Amino acid sequence: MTEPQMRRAPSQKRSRERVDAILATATDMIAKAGSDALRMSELAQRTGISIGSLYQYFPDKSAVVRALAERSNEESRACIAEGLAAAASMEALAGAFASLVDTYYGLFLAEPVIRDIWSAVQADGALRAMEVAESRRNGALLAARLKLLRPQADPARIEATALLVMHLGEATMRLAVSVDRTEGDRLVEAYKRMAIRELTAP
Amino acid sequence: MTEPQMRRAPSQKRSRERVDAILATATDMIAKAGSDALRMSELAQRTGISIGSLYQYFPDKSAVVRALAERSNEESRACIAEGLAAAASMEALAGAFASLVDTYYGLFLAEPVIRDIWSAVQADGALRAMEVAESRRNGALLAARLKLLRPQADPARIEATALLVMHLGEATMRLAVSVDRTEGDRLVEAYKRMAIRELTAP
DNA sequence: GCAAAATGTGAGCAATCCTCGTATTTGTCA
DNA sequence: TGACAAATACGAGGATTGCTCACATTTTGC
Repeated sequence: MTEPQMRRAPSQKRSRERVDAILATATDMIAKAGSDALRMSELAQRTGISIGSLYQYFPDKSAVVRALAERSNEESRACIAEGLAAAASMEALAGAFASLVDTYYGLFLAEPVIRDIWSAVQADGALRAMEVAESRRNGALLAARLKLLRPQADPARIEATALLVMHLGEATMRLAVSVDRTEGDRLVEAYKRMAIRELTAP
Repeated sequence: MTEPQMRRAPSQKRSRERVDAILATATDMIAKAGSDALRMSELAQRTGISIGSLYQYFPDKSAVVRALAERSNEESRACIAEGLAAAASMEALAGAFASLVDTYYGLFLAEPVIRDIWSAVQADGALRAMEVAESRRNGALLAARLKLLRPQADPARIEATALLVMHLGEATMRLAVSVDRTEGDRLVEAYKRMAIRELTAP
């Protein structure tokens, strides 16, 4: 799942370690020098394998970036699912949402490499659709809760709202961590207000 | 202004035509084959000039993409400034904002190349900051109006809200044109509701 | 009409992704 | 264990593409 594009199915254990090592090196390179600094030859060298071996684990550079992004997405998604699971009322949902936003913002601040991974995704034409797909998955989690809490509302409208709120959440995070901390905090607060008002509106 | 990175200041007229021709070809290439399909050699050939001449007008590929984006941004900005200029009350501002969003959405639908130009900007590490810079400029236009209408509100908070609303507007447009029309319309409606509520909130 | 400055040209350099023929390791069976 | 086969590792080099630079051509100023 995390590495869906492997060239062959290898003798599990060692190759799994190899893949982990490759992704760790890649994360490191991106964290230290930005999303444009990922060179396949350097990635191989720093991981301690040859370029040929690297291409046995990942069919191309996009696959490396995709694996990084999917790992990160899976974490966030699990976090979102868990955070929303308990919300049994509109007020609880608003609270859960607010604290999810805070958590995610904290994560972005603590590990700016997440933003760089997203940059790498957007820099790759073959991967740009990932962002919408991920917003859609997260939106579906939120929409499921909303439908429970508002059984008579228009489902299509709920879905659109949930998708938008999740997508704009990502956009807000990326904006917030690219400005200074004070302003970033204000942006996140404004986003929370907007999103929660829309979610709890009649 | 539109081509701020020219190699030398040339004998105005012909070079201006040349630059226009280059940008027209570039727009065409991006519109037809996506933001990753811009090849400097092909751009030169299709414009009818040599690769060397192309590099006399633009120092590198980023400069071409930047010129495209700046043209597009200048148009939008003028449109936004004009749309907001007349708003002398909170209600009028809300109305002006709503119709600006509709206009911009219509523009995106009619000319999808705008989205591809933004993709090209994001694909280029040297240009990614343009997006925030543009949101900031547009946010400043909106903030100026809001400050007039709410003299006693916290200016920093107004600025953050305006920046966020403009930035999320861009994000919404790009999302909306990448899904089917019905859903896109719903997304834009939801964005308008959210933004206007936040702008007109106490 | 000529020299000098400005502009045009395209072969080729450099960086980078990725392939493919070969070498090495691992697994299996007598 | 030894020998053979299958899986894995290797890295030189092919292919693409951004960009340079030495030279050719055109324009300008007198």
